[in-house]
Amino acid sequence: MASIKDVAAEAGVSVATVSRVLNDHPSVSADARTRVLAAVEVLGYRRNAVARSLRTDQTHTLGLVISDVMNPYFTELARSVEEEARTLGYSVIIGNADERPDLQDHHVRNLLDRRIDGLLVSPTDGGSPLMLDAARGGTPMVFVDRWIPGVEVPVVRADGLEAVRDLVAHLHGLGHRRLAIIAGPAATTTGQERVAAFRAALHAYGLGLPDVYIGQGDFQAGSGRRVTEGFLDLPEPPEVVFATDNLMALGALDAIRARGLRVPGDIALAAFDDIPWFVHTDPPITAIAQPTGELGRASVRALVDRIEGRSPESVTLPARLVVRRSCGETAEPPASPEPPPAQSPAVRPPVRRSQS
Amino acid sequence: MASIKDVAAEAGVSVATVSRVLNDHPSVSADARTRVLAAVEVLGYRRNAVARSLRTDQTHTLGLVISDVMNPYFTELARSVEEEARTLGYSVIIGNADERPDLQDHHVRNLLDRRIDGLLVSPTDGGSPLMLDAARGGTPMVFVDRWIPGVEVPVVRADGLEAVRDLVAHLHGLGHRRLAIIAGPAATTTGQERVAAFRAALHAYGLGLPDVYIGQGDFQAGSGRRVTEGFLDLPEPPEVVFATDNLMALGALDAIRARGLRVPGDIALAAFDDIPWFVHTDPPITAIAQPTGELGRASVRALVDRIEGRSPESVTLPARLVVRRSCGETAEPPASPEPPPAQSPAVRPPVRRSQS
DNA sequence: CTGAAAGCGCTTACAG
DNA sequence: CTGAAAGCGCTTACAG
Repeated sequence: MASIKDVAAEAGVSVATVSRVLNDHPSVSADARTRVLAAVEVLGYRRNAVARSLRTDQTHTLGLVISDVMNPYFTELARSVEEEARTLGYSVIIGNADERPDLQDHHVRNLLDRRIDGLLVSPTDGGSPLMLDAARGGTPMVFVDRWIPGVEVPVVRADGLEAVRDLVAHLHGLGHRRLAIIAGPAATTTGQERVAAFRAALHAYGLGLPDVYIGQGDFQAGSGRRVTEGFLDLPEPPEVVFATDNLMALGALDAIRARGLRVPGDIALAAFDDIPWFVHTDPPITAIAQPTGELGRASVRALVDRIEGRSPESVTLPARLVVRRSCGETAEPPASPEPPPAQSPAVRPPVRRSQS
Repeated sequence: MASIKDVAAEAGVSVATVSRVLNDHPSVSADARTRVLAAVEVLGYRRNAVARSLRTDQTHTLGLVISDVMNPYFTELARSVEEEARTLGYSVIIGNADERPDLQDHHVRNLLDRRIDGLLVSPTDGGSPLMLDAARGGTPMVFVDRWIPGVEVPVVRADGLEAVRDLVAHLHGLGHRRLAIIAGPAATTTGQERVAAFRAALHAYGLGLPDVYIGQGDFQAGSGRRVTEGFLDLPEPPEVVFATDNLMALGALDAIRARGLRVPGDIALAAFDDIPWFVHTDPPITAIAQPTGELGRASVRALVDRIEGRSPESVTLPARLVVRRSCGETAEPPASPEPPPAQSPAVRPPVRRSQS
């Protein structure tokens, strides 16, 4: 592969001059410029980004470590991150932790070794030593969706408190009184928060959240299945299962279906995270929708701010309840026919900002 | 960030020695080794992969350019690619083309500039000049899923011919005679092949595939919706719609639902690509399943073979029909309750190999 | 077993 | 406007 030297030779100039035209440096004669450009063309020269990075000490690359790519929520997050990064002139390398702390560390290590300019992470756990080091050490970092308390890193996330309250109001209005939850890992902030929000909302209706109605999941389908089976085996099974992510809701649906039971007739189901498929499941699933695309974009903006020396802000966006039919029929007229869900441009909700 | 020089100083040896212990070179004294390791520990040294790549001319990185990450089929493909790459000691950088040739070129260019060791691509079109250059030029390359005819590059893909035949037999057995298809872009091999396979299978039953029953899609949900609306507006609408990917099937479902029609009562629906959600749609969707995980793994193996100087083979794996209820009820007893679909380990079908 | 030195492909003061 | 030269952080013959 042709190097800058070859181009210089071909154009009859020094490598410095070639470098200057490649970098749009102003002080280059028109003549030199055209000769260099011609040489580049002839040789099919492509600048070596590795060498350039070594010299300039920047890779124009962002690392994104997410907990599970197969989760449609994170897939969409990753997509919007890449999109925004691209418009700002960065590439992104995605590391999929698969909800495994060891894999998460593997990716953080790998990304750090590659000298990415900044790291976006949705932590799988409370923070390994490596992660903590990275956060305190120089690497610009921003948390998306989940975060690690006590670390001085901006956080971009959705607040589901109100939406969960709306959900519980909806369920209570439908006459449900025994509500159960499939929780995410306690080591994750979203795992804890969603249970806390649910408990608080129930409390407002004078309802409790007994331990047997809290199932420990891991944000993956299999755990949703297992937990739901446990619920169904209870002497007094819950009337509603609230899965705190979409994959566990899928698992719950599997378990319910395997027992030959019907949603919502035999048991109601709601989920955190809305995805296009929820419109078409049997029945369509009531879910709490996050402004996913906007979260991705905001987190990139915050990270690039940090990288380029501006001071980034934490951002909190509201989630909202989307009522469908999986919790029972409401007296109200069914919501007007849902607009085509897939690929619809993200609605941008009002943004609440808070200093990190 | 500490460099190799700092480590050398701290350990009281030369950088050459540090490099040797870092690379597990045999001729290093035990004493030097322990001193270096201690220094590494003290300084929190992390080897600079950028510098190393420049020197060794290898990045241990694979590029993967796929047509659409949001498509669950490609998400799973990407996941299995990363997994296999990791076990072989490579990282992967994913470029999402979003079915746009210009974006595809952007990513290929970016990946080439970063001097990835090899490129895995599922082309969005017939091949831009850049892509063709890359293929002919030195960069080790392998096509997955889709490929570009006439280019000397190994291909790893699934063959859906038999499965499509099975699908048509199934539909015919159910009494359907007017069958329509939502095609993918003609510039993609999968776009063409699936239509050809469908036409051939219909022919075997003495059925034709009139032009009005061929809708031009682009593998995205929106086009599935539009095409299906067109079908429904026909004086004689088809009895079956076969969407040649899962996203267009989602779109078709949207369109049918918006008209207040039912599947399969009013119109039957089948899809290429099986995904966990198809078990839970209303109704569950009959689909052709690809051995996605195995495709991802096989393509990485082929690419790494090529990179490391072995000669890779093209691989063709069979797809298979999964009958559910979206085309009508069969006389046969309903298939035994489907096993939990999500995360189930990939079944490894017999592999048919053919020389590239 | 060890170190001095060259070199990977760039960028960028510095001098002219 | 231009070029010679240093240097980014590594690896690796080469000599000892």
